[in-house]
Amino acid sequence: MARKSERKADLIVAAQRAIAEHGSAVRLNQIAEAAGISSSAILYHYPDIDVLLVEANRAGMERFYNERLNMIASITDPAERLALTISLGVPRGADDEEVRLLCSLGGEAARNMIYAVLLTSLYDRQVGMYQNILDLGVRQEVFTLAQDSLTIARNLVALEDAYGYRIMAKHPTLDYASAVELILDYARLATASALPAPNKSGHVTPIRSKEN
Amino acid sequence: MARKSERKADLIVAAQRAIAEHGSAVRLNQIAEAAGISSSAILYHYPDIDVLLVEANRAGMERFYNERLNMIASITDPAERLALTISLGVPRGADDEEVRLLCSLGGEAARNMIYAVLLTSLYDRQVGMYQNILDLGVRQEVFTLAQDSLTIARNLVALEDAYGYRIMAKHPTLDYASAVELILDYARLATASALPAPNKSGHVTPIRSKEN
DNA sequence: GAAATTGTTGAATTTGTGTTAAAAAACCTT
DNA sequence: AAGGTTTTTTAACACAAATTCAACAATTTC
Repeated sequence: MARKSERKADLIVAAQRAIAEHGSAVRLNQIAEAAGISSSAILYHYPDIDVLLVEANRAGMERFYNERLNMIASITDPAERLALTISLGVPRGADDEEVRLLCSLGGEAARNMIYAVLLTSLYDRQVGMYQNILDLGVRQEVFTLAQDSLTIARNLVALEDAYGYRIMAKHPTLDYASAVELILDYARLATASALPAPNKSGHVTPIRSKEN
Repeated sequence: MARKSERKADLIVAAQRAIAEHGSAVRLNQIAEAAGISSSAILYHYPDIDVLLVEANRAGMERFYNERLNMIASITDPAERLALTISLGVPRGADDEEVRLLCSLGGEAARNMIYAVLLTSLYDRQVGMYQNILDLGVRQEVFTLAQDSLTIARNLVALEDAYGYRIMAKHPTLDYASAVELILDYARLATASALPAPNKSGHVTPIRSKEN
């Protein structure tokens, strides 16, 4: 019983790796190779490969979103939380598997309704996440919004997405640190708040480290 | 002599349509169908299909960039030029073939060096285009930049790109007009300038219409 | 307008991919 | 450990796509 769903989870991870490596037009054999089993074995668990691909992409999106939610949950200061959220929304490098998956999906969404819905939902949830942070900052009087929070939130997520693509394409001068700084610059302008600069590792200093 | 290159131009257009419809993993047969000839005939002109695909994508990018340059050339007012450039950088709908092509490419760039270079070059040229407009506006004292022009230009192109993807995915509330307005909102904030609002058609009013 | 060239087609071949079924292996269960 | 179930593999097959090539059609050249 549990074995079956464990195996399925393995296959989803393998499919994610395969999609990241070969694109959304990945072949069954390539997924099988990534999973280390024969293609027939995959077909045993997923008679329809499209189902596996959708689940793999959905799971990747879900993980990307939830990981960030968990990371920022412990940060109470709105400015710090905003900066951390931004720094977590940009891939560290072209080899970031999660963002690679999302970028593969972008083009597919123009053709495939399911992926369009999934990506749109992810975008909207990320917008909601930023709106929460912005509104929190307003209530605590650390942010003074130059635009309504929906506008700022939509633009922040859009910037994240776009710089993800730039980093995937290995832009020679626009690396992780510059991308985060570019988004932070917009956030500073829109919130009239001096957001903390990321440290060397690219992340803002977690609140806990203040105790040292 | 001329016939040969005319034919090749036809095939490039056909390939662009086929890529927009079927994605970057488009089949030779699908290109042949789009071109209305047999697959062997295509192979006669392009023994290596990858060469055709690269040329098709490159030509699509080139056209997208040059079209905008031509459209904005006649506008002398920096604010109008900036607004028009923004309105031309966002697809009118999910069926926009040029942007569809670019979106297909986004995911491919993570895997294929050639496409990474092409897309990066397009991005940088668009950034340069915006920087020219911004610097012009500063010299004419209609813009007061809140950030350096490279930062603003990079963010403007990034916003364009990202909203292109959203529109391709048929976001239910984020359509062409809202996307343009979102980008304009950032541009207004960054230039401290009240940029003209787009008219009903989504374009800003061309300067010539003032003579009416 | 005949010959040479250029361009296109359709059929044959090869290769890759997905699908299926029977047999083998791994794994429970009692 | 025997029997039954689940999972996996191997091999055969079907099908689609890429590639090649000989024949044919169109175009150019003289």
